[in-house]
Amino acid sequence: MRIGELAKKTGVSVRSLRYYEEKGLLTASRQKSGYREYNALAVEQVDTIRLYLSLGLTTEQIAGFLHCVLKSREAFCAEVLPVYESKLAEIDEQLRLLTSIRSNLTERIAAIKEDQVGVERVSQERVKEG
Amino acid sequence: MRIGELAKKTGVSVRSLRYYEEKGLLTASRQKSGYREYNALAVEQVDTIRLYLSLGLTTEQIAGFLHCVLKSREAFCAEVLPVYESKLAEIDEQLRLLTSIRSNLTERIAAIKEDQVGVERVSQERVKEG
DNA sequence: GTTGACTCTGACATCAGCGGCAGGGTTTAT
DNA sequence: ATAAACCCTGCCGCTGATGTCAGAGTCAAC
Repeated sequence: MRIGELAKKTGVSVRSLRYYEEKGLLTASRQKSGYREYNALAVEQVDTIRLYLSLGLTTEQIAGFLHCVLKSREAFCAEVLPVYESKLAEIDEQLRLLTSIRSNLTERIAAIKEDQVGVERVSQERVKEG
Repeated sequence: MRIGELAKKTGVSVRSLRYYEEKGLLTASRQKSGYREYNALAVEQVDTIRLYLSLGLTTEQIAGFLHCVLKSREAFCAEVLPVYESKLAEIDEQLRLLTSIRSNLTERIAAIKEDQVGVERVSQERVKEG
């Protein structure tokens, strides 16, 4: 099949498919016209790529083990676990940072609301006094 | 003071100070040489900018209310709360996403380790059998 | 044989804060 | 007065997957 059909079957843009090829994740033979020619396996291969991308891995990381996992189970591919674990550490770091920012934000939001209530109270008192 | 001194006092790079000016966060008068001239208030102004940046706000968002908060309390600046709240929503969305990815990752890591243990067991059995 | 749909490569744009360089002027200390 | 240290503007780079456009070739249907 040609690239447009693969794009439709996978829901991935033509641009992205070409990008995956550029990054060594996807290969295609060529028709004599120069058009890329994919076999049926390409569909699940693209699905696999998307799965790894959805885990936040970079194309470079995926390229490091994709060849292996397309043929064996992940557990047999020594490159996978270290990548997963470094990604996990990275995510935990981001979670720590985001959580910290979140807590600062909620604190400040609460402080503003307190302050506004205080102001309203003063306004109310002024109304009563007036 | 000149930009280098402000940079030292705030711990912010000269490059960043110029960037803040470009984004309308920081203004400076000019000496006749063309050099930027800052007054003492600039130090806390930069600290304020850094504080907002550390909350994950963009220079554009900060520019929207900085002028006000430099003169009044945050609660008096109507622009602040909506920005905080939209940032909070954004962070919660990122937390959801990261948490979901994290759980997928740990699942896959566990599956790999299970699989490897299984393989080791088989190896062990082979050793025993052999 | 022509039109329209498809494909090709190459390259720039994005988001954002900042690093860093080039080529030039200014200030300051010796 | 000269070197060192400082400052100026302007511009490219970076991160990374993808959108998008241009200019050109290919293929299918009518």
